[in-house]
Amino acid sequence: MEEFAANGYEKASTNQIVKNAGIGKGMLFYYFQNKKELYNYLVDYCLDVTTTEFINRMDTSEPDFIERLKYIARIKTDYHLKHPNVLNFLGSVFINEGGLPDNFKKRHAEIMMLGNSKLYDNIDTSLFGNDIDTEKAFKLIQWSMEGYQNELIARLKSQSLATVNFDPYWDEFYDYIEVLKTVYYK
Amino acid sequence: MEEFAANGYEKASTNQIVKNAGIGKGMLFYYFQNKKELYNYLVDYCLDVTTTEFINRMDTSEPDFIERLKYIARIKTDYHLKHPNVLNFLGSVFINEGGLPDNFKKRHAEIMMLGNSKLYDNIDTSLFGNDIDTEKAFKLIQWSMEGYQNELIARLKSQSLATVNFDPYWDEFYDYIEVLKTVYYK
DNA sequence: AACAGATTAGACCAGGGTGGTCAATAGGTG
DNA sequence: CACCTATTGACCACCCTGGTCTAATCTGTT
Repeated sequence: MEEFAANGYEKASTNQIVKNAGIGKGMLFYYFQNKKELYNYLVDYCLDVTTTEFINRMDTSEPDFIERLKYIARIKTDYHLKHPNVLNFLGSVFINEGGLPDNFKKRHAEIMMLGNSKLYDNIDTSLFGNDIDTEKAFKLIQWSMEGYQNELIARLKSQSLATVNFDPYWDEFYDYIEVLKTVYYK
Repeated sequence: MEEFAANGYEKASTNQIVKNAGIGKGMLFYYFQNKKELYNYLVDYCLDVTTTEFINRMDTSEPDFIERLKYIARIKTDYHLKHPNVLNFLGSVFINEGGLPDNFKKRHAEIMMLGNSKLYDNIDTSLFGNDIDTEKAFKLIQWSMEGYQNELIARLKSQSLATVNFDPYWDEFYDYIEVLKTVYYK
C-alpha cells in the first residue's frame, strides 16, 4: 500500500514492494498472479477495513454536530494508527484516473453515501445560532477540523506517528472545538 | 513543472518533459547542462514568481481579517490561472525530502515569514466577538476558506480550469464568507 | 549568393530497472 | 524416507533512463 500510494499503480515497483515487505520476489507472484491482482486485492481489503473499522463505528445517536465530529476524529485516529497506509492508499486510488473496475466505483459510492448519513442523520440543528445557514455551517465546521488535522500531520511529518504522545494535541484540538461551539451555537 | 510535480525529481522523466513541451531532446540539454540544473532553475523561477505575483500583492491596509483573506483568495486565483503549475510544483518540492540546496531553504523561510506578516500585520481584532480567542479564530477562518477552495478544486478536477466560469463559485464562496462574519464578528 | 553562427531535432548509447518465470530448496507431516 | 507446500533469488527479455552527438535548418550579415 505504501508503494502504490507513493507512486501510483504504474510507477509502483514490485521489486520495492518485496524488498520493503522483507519477502522474496517469488512469494509475491506465488500468492498473486500479477501486479494488477495484488492491487485489486489491496483495494478490496482497504474498502473492507474502512467500512468495518471506520464508517460502521460512526454513531448517529449524538445529535450535537460538533460532538459527533469530535468523536469521529477519535475513531479516525484509532483507525489511522492501526492501519497506517490504508487511507493514503485509498486516497491515491480515487485521485488517479479511474483505471479501476466498476464494482469498486459502486462500492466507493455506497461507502460515501453511508458515511454521509452517519454524518448528518439525526442532527439537532436547533443548537445553532438562529441567523445561521446550518448547511453551510456543517461544511465550515468540517473544514475547520480538517484544517487542524492537516496542520497536525504536517507538523508531525518527520516523526514516526507510533511514538508520538497525542494527548497535548487532543487538548489543543478540544480548545479549537470550544471556539467552534462558542461561535456557531446559541 | 508538471512532470516534476507529478513524479518528484528522481522519477520525473526528461523524455516526458520534452515530449509534453513539444521540443526535441537536444534542446533541453542545450539550454541546461543536466536534469538537476533544470530542476534548480525551476525552483528559482517559481520562488520568484510566487514572491512577485502573489506575496507582494497581498495588502496589509485592510484591517478586517476576513476581508483581507477574501482579497488574498482573489490574488491566489489570478496567480494560479496565470501560472497553473507553479504552486503544485513548489508544493512537491517542499514536501519531498530536503534534497535542495540551503539557499533555497533560506529563501523559502523568508517568503513564509513575509507571507505571515502580510497575513496578520495590522489586523483589527476588535471586530471579533468578545469571548473569542482571536489567534484560534484566525486559524479556524483560514482552514474554513482553504476547505472551500480544496473542495472546489476536487469538484472541478476533471475540467480544464481555463474554460471554467468562476463567477458562480465566487458567489458561493462569498456566501460562506458571510456566514463566517456572522459567527466570528460582533 | 555565400557564409557563419546560433538553434533545433532525434537517432543512439550504456546502464539500470521492469514485471514475471523457474529451478532449487527448506520445512513440516505422515 | 516420501510428499507437499512455502519460499527464495538468480535470471530473462524488454523498456526506459539521462545524456551525447551528428547533421540539418534557420537567421542574419556581407
